[in-house]
Amino acid sequence: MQKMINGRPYTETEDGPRFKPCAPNGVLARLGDKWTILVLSHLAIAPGYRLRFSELKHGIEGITQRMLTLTVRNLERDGLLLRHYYPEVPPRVEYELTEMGASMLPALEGFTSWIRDNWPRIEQCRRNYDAEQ
Amino acid sequence: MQKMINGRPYTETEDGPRFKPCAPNGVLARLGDKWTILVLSHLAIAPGYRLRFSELKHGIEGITQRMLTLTVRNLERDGLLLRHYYPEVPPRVEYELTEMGASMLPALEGFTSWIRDNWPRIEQCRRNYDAEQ
DNA sequence: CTGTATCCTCCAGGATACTG
DNA sequence: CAGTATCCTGGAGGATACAG
Repeated sequence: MQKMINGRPYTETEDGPRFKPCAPNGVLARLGDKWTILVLSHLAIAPGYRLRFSELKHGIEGITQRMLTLTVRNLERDGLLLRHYYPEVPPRVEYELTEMGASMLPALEGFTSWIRDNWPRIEQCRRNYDAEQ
Repeated sequence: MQKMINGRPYTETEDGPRFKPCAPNGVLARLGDKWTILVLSHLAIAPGYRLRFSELKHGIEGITQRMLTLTVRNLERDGLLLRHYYPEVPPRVEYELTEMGASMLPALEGFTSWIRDNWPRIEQCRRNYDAEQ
């Protein structure tokens, strides 16, 4: 069995433990990018976990067509949402959270509550730190 | 009370809910950067939650002096770790997780277990998607 | 040993125009 | 409507040299 620390796999080396960068870093980096969480959040509260491209674009302030396209493509590639294309005129495209996609945000719940609890303190620490420089 | 969906604050607008980008995005972006989680992980398993600069640098493969310095500075600024400077020759600096810092990784546990459970499926989805292009 | 200071490269992400 | 195609800019992050 793979050795684990705080849910992170690692291997022992003569220089100590070496954490594997693969899964957690990659997923967190994706979630931490500028638009992914916003797209997931909007779909998570939509009826049927479904929204049209234009609804997403309209609902997310500041996102460009290009970035929305890239963001949903990545999520589709990861199997977190499905793309439904209706070849009408004008065309209609709906994005739908998969079961896996829908389960992701709730899995973050423990962490988001940690953030909620600690955010004021973090901000205070930043102010203190900046004031000393 | 602030309205919440999946732990994320938002406000209603005439275009639907508008999520606040503040806390979750910022913290996740920080965690998702290239080195932060590795630094936290190493400190989390160190005796006394403490390591010297050189121990961190040696323990994290590929990190440069510059990036390690920047990473620990950011964590110190957020109050997640403390910097202990010993003005000897040669100088010695130890970084120590604060209580808040130590509580962060365990708070991620629910999510890391989600990743563990779903990672194989995500990788499979990526292969399928790429094969179709 | 623990940092700065510089310089450089690459790419995420924005602006804009065009298309089926 | 839902995308591509281009071009552009800022900043993350690496390489290297130097300093206290």
